[in-house]
Amino acid sequence: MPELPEVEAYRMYVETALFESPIQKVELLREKVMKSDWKEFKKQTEGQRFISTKRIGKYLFMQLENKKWVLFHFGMTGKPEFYQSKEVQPKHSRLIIHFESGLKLSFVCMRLFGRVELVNSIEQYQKEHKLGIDALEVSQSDFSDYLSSRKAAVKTVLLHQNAFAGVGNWIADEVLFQSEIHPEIRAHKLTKKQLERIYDDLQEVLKIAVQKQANYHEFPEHFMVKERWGDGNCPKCGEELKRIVVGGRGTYLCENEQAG
DNA sequence: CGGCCTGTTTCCAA
DNA sequence: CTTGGAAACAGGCC
Repeated sequence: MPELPEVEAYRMYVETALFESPIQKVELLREKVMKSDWKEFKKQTEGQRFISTKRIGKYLFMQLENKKWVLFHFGMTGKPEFYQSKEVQPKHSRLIIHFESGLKLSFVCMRLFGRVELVNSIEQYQKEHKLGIDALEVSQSDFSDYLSSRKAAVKTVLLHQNAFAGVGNWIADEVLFQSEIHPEIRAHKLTKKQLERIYDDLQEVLKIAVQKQANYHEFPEHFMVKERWGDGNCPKCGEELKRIVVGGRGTYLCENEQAG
């Protein structure tokens, strides 16, 4: 379930066992998820130990002793999963990292939208792929300037990964609900005050979701996302939530609270 | 069977 | 060249 908070939870999860033992071998079960040259990936990873991790938006980087990074991008349905040799391999495993200790790390990805690749430099990767800074790091003024420069629906602009990275479909909906902004308002038409409110709510939603390790059962009562996944009503006024499509994505809102 | 889904990339048109 | 919007990608679930 990978938006910024989910990927941060994955980062902490892999850190629980990632550094303990060197990689014995890597095994590719579905070529589709391997974005780098497989032979090169194998050569650069086998025998190496992981030494650190870094997350930017929805991208998880894991650094090796040789300073190269293994990048996991989870698409819509990906997740990392450790398992022991005697345990059954997780369903939809696409790539397995075998450690010398016998522990294995699976890149699980049901729909094959996720990708694994070898990255030489994160800065270079960000430049080449137009990946912005993490959404938790963006400043109020950069945030406002970017939204003001875009004519698309505000929800669509929040999903862009190139100015600030990590916002996905449910977070965009939740933030606009908290800010009482209709998702189809054009971003450049927002007032300074509205932009400030959206920024504050974005930071708040991200921080709470990270703190709860993206476990939405533990989200606060005033969050709309719980209702959204439970087919429910507005936590503020009780009105039934409405589903529309914005930028091709399912979008939930309360028409009372988010009139304009 | 049709519709839906937490994401990105690619293609096309303006 | 930039921007916005739609389609494509894949598999499982209801």
